[in-house]
Amino acid sequence: MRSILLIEDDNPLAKSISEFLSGEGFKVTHARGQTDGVKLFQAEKFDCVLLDISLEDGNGLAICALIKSLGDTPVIFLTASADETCTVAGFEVGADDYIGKPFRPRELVARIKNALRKHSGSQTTLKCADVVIDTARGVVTKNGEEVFLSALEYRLLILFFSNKGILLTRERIADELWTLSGEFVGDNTLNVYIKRLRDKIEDDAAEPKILKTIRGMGYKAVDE
Amino acid sequence: MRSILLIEDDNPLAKSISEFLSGEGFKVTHARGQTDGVKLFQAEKFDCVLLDISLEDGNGLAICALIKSLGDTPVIFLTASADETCTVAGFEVGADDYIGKPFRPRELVARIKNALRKHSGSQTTLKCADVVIDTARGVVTKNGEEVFLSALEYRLLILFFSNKGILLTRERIADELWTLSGEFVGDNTLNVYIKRLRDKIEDDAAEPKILKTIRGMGYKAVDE
DNA sequence: TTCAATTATTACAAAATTGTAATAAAAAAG
DNA sequence: CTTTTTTATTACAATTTTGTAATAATTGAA
Repeated sequence: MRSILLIEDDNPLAKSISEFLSGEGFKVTHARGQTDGVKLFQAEKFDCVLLDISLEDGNGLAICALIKSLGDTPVIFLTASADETCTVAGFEVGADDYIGKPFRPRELVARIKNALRKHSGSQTTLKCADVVIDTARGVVTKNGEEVFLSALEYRLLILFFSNKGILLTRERIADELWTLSGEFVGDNTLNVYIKRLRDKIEDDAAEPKILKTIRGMGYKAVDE
Repeated sequence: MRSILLIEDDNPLAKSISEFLSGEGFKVTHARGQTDGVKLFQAEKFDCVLLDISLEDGNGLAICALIKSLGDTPVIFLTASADETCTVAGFEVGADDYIGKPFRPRELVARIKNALRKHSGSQTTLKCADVVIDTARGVVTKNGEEVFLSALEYRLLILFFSNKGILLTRERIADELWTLSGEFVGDNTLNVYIKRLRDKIEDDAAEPKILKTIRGMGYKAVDE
């Protein structure tokens, strides 16, 4: 369940938002003001923050800037005034979206889901067949089971997966992995690395379904 | 210069948007309808698409779905109707934002910049002081110079940098690096890893500026 | 089919990583 | 100031990674 921190000093409004979002399957925590909101934010991890831009006890913009400096939690501003300068200022402190009151509940949900999608799926994983690289953690899994790769194997796999379907010449790969770091390695070192990667990520290394050989050219990661 | 594809069949409106955005430093290409828009989109790479949701010769939603299926170009819907169902439908086909006419030029620019920021800077690097992790390549640099980390050291650093400013307890770290993978390691193994990381990324490991010890609790990465 | 070129595999030392134990140093408590 | 607790450092063996060489297998061309 996705958790939302609602920072809003208009209690009746906060109550109605809370109720509606709870009904939509979100876990809502309500903070009545700036102090309260910052405290709650630092105590717990939230998936999204709904923030009233004009709080009585302080500036919503400042809270947003603080939240953004601490991490990458999406922030959506709520505001009574449809004042344009607010919108612009909001985006400047890193807000993800902005919705003017009165807003329609379904639009609010749509915007929240949109923000969540952007952040969760912010391309921290690279996938190819049943192999997934979680670049945010530096972990590789095959069918959900962790595969332990060495530092260089990991980099090689990233190179392939971030160029899925694209042919990578031997030269390009060698450049990316070795020559750019000032090293020079033998000619068939890459062959060996491919073999080692295949041993770890292919169902059957003898018949690779992921790391394909393009004879005379190089290799290519394919997803099918 | 950022290029924008504007798909809008209301010519006077399109002209005014084009002029305004050009003045803001964007390169605007105007398509008068669906057919034209799709053709232009496939012929050239755009940084962002502004799309009228209700085109005379077809459905804006369908174009958006098509664009999203072809890649990851941000799409912002323009619409005359402030109709809520449109907003929801727009997000469902993967739109990045939605702005109802009449819109204020500055708000339009703010929303475009927001969308561009989200897509380009999709957080592939983690930074702390002069140390940068490029998670898209799996490479760590200090002052631009590459630092070679082992697989576990890399993961540990990612853990710290993606929780910058947040205290990580010894237990939390050990869980993330070892126990979750089913391993159990000795009690002071973490001390040793911290030392090794500091040796590699700190100016002076004896006086750490990045990986701070929080006695009795754990460690914390700080940026200052 | 035969041959040459390319890629795959195996095996092996040198080097690096990994976890642990022992010891030292530093900080908090008494 | 001493003692205790916590963290840092060093040193060490087992394991893994890394690059290379030698050999085998495969492919495409002649």
